[in-house]
Amino acid sequence: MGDTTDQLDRAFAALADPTRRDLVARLAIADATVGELAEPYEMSFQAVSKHVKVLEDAGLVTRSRDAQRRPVHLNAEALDQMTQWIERYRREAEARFSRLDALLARTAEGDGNRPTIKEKES
Amino acid sequence: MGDTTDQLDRAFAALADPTRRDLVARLAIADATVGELAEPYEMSFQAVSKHVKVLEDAGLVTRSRDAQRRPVHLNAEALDQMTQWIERYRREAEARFSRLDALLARTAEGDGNRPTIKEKES
DNA sequence: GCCTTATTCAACCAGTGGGTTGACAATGAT
DNA sequence: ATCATTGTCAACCCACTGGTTGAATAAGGC
Repeated sequence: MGDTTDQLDRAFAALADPTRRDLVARLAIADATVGELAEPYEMSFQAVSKHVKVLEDAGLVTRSRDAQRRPVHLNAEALDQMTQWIERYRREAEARFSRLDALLARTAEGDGNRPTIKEKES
Repeated sequence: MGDTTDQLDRAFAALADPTRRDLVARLAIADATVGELAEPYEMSFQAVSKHVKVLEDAGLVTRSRDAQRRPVHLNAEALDQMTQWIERYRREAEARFSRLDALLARTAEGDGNRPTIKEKES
């Protein structure tokens, strides 16, 4: 359990940084080396290297070796796991709201107070 | 622009904490007060209050007032914005992989080296 | 072997984050 | 008015993070 938790911790934390989100956005288009990734930013090359490491530790990217280069590759599966988590609760919440809306609509219509309502809430 | 960025920063950072993800999971089922939310955890009441504030600043929850209580309500829209962001790039990446897979499959089939291939990569 | 390219590691600094405890504020009940 | 309930604010501690610079490693080119 701690395993999955840690992974989600790291994944969400990784995407909490705008630079790293930008890296992900660019890696969605094409794999790239750290050097290529670092080029557009003001910050030092090493800083970007660190950012990439954070993404890697979060499982969001993987790396292979090609001579001196270590091309960075986006891991779509990790992104999928994140949406899985979010969507589960979003759907739960929305389902609940819809039910509530329906309830309120029925009550407001004036033909309310039917005893069919048994959504215990306390 | 900084606006949306900040919001995503905060939202992802908020969900990077396991306690806060648990809060979200519970709020998906039902609204709750800070007191109710704090009850199951070992940590102090104030710590949970802080966590809720982080979720609120991230736009993930909203709060109303009911006498002394300030019930916390999950904001499904904020969750949706997060999935929007993630899914955009996941889809881009996956589309690219599919294209690449198809390319490799064609090449491997032996009827390869058709000049239709012009995915310049260098 | 020596030089270049690409990348990481190590040490450091300032800022932030999660936790604590203790005091304060807001609202309702008596 | 006083008390109880519910929650926030403030100050503090320690760990972690994002950034820096400088040195080290890894792999190829000559």
